[in-house]
Amino acid sequence: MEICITSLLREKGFKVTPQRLAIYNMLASTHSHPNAEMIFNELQAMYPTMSLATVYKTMEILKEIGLVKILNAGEDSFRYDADTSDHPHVRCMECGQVEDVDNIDSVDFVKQVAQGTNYKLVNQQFYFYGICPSCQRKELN
Amino acid sequence: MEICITSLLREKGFKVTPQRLAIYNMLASTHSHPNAEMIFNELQAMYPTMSLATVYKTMEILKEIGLVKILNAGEDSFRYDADTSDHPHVRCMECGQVEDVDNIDSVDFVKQVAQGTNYKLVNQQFYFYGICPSCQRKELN
DNA sequence: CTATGTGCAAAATGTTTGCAGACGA
DNA sequence: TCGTCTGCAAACATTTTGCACATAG
Repeated sequence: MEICITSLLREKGFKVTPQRLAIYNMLASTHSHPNAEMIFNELQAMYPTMSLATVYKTMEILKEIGLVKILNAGEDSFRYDADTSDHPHVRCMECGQVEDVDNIDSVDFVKQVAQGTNYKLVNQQFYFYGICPSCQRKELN
Repeated sequence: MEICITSLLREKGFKVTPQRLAIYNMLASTHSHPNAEMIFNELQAMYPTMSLATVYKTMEILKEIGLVKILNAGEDSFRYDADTSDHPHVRCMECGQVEDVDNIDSVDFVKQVAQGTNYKLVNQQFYFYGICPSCQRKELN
């Protein structure tokens, strides 16, 4: 995996820097879909000179080489996901956490949309909104 | 339709103002999914004192009373849609326009997701990305 | 050695807020 | 008349940019 990002960066003419590796590894090791600030805060301890600008610039590159997806779950900030497979996300309207929805087969749905439009489709994003199990329990009180 | 927004506003304890009617009517009469600034610019001619802040405040209210949906198509700004039915949107990655995808049956897909998660789902948004017919033609040159 | 990358601060962008005067009910 | 609304300007949050210095290759 580290090999993957290293060679991918080199291949596309980008330099391999400790910051880029750290940012990607942090993202790849979580399912929390952090935004730039969360990533920045997390890396502060290990990389005290890390800057938010570097996080943003790195994400742009990682998106370009296909290693991350940028999520837009109706919030003020973008979130990032190292899982680039096509899967829906669900956000809790109470606590704001964003989770993956796995094992969903969207082929038929996508095909239906492809036929219903004259666009040359290349990508899609599905967002669901609701209340997570934990917040449902809290609401009972 | 005008009756609808008027009575809905009153019902929920909001006042009916020319600005609110103008903003809603403008949005209801287009399929372009404008953002706040587009709406503001459009209304400038008729309402020279209209302010951006009023557009934002009004959208918040219209969302609350269920007359508009707020779209998040991976851009820097939010777009607004007076068609509150559950339908996917497709954005052209070339020219940036956002269109409705009509006559799509998402029931099975949504049901699948509902079963695959423990959330109490209340809403969803589907975004597709691609190249619109007009931009496809341009690319041939 | 050279071109690219980093980190800081400043700028840009989109949205929200506070408040004085205006206005709907 | 009274409470809400408008419109302006200022505040705010997120993201982008410019540039001097650092560093990967």
